Amino acid sequence: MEVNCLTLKDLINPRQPRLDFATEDGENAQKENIFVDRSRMAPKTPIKNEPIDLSKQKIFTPERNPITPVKLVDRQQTEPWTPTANLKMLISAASPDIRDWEQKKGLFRPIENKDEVFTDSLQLRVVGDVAVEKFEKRRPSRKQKSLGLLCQKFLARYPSYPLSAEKTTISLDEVAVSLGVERRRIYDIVNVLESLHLVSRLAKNQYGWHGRHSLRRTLRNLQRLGEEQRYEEQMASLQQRELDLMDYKLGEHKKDGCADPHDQQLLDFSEPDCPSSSANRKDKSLRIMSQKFVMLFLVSKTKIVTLDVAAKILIEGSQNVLDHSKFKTKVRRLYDIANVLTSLALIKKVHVTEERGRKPAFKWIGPVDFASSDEELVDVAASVLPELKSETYSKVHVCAAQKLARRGSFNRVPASERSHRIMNLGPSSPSREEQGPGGFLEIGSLAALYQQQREDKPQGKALDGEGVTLPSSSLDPTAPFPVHPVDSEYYVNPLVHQVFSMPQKDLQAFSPQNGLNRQVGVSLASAASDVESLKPGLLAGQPLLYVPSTSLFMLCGSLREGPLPEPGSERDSRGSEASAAARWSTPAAQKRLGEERQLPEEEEEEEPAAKRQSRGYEDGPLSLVMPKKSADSSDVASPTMRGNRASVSLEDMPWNSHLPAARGVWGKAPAHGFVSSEWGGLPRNTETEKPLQENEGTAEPSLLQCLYVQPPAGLNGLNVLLPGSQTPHAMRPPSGQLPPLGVPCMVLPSSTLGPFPVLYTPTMTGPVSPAPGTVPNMGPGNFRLPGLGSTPHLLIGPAALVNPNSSTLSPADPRLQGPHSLNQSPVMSRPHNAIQPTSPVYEGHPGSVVKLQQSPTPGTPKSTRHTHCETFFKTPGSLGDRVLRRRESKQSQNASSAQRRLEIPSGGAH
DNA sequence: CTCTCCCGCCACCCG
DNA sequence: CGGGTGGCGGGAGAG
Repeated sequence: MEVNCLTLKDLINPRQPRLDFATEDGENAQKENIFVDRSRMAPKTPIKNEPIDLSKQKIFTPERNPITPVKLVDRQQTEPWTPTANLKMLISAASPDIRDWEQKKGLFRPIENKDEVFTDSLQLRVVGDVAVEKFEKRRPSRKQKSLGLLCQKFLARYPSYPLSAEKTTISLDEVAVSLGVERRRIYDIVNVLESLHLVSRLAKNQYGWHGRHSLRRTLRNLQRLGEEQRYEEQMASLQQRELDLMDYKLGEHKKDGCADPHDQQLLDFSEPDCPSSSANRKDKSLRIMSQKFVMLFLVSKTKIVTLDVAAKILIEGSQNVLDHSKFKTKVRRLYDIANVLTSLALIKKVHVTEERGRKPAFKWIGPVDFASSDEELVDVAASVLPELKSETYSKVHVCAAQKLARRGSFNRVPASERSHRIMNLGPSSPSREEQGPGGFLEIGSLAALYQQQREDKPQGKALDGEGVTLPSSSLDPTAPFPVHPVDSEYYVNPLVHQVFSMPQKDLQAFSPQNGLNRQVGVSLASAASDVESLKPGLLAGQPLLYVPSTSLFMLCGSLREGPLPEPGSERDSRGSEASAAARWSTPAAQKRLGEERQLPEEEEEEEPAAKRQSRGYEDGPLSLVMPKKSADSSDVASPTMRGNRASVSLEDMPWNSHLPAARGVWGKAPAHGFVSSEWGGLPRNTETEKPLQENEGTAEPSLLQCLYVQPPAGLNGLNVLLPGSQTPHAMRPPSGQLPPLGVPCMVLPSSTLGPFPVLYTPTMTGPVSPAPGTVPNMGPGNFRLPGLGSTPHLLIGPAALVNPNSSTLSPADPRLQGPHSLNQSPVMSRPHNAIQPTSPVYEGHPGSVVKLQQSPTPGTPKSTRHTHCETFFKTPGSLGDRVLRRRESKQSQNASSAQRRLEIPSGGAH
């Protein structure tokens, strides 16, 4: 077998049997428009799906060797792949073109490859099944290539709420290279993002990243435009019509017909936002379509828009004729847009059931009702809940929802769905949804938030991200974009996760069951699934540093199997849930949430940088950053970190949604209000912790990994540390068990931290890696906050820890410091609640009051970033995200030292 | 089957 | 005019 395989391979790469990769890649890249550094490429290697000689790979990427190079080799070569694979090989052998094509694919599938190959290797699993799994993995599944996933990765690279001061520019080429895709794909993403003013075009291949600061504002504008356009009416009419028809069964014919006369009106639409004229360009269609699509949601009472209706409206807008082919094309575009919006956690996929079957639809889960009062929000939310949970909505529901939700409730989506959509995790089985006890909370919290926000708005306005933040007109594409966040530097790499890649199974396992609360669990799971990135984090156990500018979420879960009931179902939780969540006392929590929200968030409305994230349901971005330190300073980041270095940003991830819940939880939890906005993550952590505790009894010890994170601005002062898993072993995720997830977390209220630096000492140090399945035993890390008394924090400990010391203040490690400092500092000063203000870093908003003041600490955001970045790169291959790997990483890997971001130099190579 | 939506050709237009 | 953009729709994976 092997021999044959090899032969085939050879055939495939006839040019030069093994070593060619680089070259070919380069070629391919060119075709693709991607720039590839050949030299770099080589190292990265495994990219291709196709079986490659491991030996080669090894050569190229020694780093990985440790991981499990051998296996890979074996697998690839040895494994038969599958018939299909073999067939492909044969075919390719026969046709050079095909061959090339295949190779390209491989090259460009960083993601895929990453996951698969790396993961596998990293994981080290040795399961017998592996072959099968591998096989599957290897295959580039479509999902892996999906625009949504790509978008997440894209988003992960930038902070959701960049600091105002900084500017982040996006080089399409660079991004394309780093993400391993053709530039064409990036256009799709960017165009949609541009429609929401998350980015704006600066120049030829350059886009400026604005982040979500102005998102709300933009949405508000779109909503207004939509109202002006009468989209609501159109939608209603179409929907109703269809519904009615459906009911009566009459409808079928009608479907086609459609459009109301007014539709045309809509059409004109010159870009709503389009500020600048930008618009005029013809092209903007995708942009315009995206805006219109969003408008449909915003004006919709139900917040659910079926694709057919959307397509009809959009088509009409532009054209009166409904041509089937056009319709079809439109739908395709809508899917493209929807993928991006889903990645932004603004919508989620749902289905509206019809008699015939279901209709694909999307539900808005982003911020809603900017203007309306909120009174009813809660009620609405409650009413909506049920729906939220389900992916499928019946007409009835829709109708009911309409009533209920006039304002648009926040629909929280179970992360699960998204996630799996993206990630593939699983089927969207309902089960996931269950996650939710949190659901209830979340909703409640959301509602609360919402109300508060409203109330707050005034103040918030000040902060109001939108207004404030983006002075530049958010709308105006040309407007200068605001800040840039540290994050950017950090770049989260989604990739990172690669390392960790956990099996979905694992993730799933934890999620609900583990006791994480759903939120946590979900988030993790979803995140993981979604992003991959998460997985890594979790898996790795390596310590991560989270520095989200915005958000951080982390997750931690200890999941072990601990059965935590609660997590399991959100719904349950609602009630009471014993679950941890319950502990949090949901209700109370909710209140807290509200409070929390009030605090900071409100102001911002939009997103104060950090805050928002947490809150944001949708918005909340998470970013995980791996500390670069890992490499260098182990202190801070434990060694483990290194591996993980990858930072991931979760923020955008769909699962963000979790955040809200989390927040709520947190808020309660900490008395203060930890909850920093951003902190959705924290909350999670917290939650996590609890679960852990429960599970283990002692929470502390249990944790495995961790991340740390600092809340950016001190949000609320929560700081969370998750022990990364300490160990280097980290990489390996336990294969099956999820345990990997268990993450110990420490959460420190910022207040507690206050001025003190936090020191974390891992007791454990030895990171022993927790057994995969098991909970880690790590001792609990010790976290000390000097000065603090006991804080409520948790500690967790496992190993990896980052030493706070260093991090804390010590300048010594810049890297460390940076982050830490960030974290801490903010914390210190702020009153817990008060804080909202984000840490300096986060804040970014110009306007916002909050901004961080604190930053005194050494770590400047930038510095931090860098650090992170470095880390990120440095990461040994462990994590390497695929992506990174692909290109950048290659570079980076080498030097652990050198890495820097992606520069993907063009030519570096050679 | 239907739903999704990847992929990349190729036109358009900017610089 | 080259190259950046991105419309567009074939075709295929996934369910």
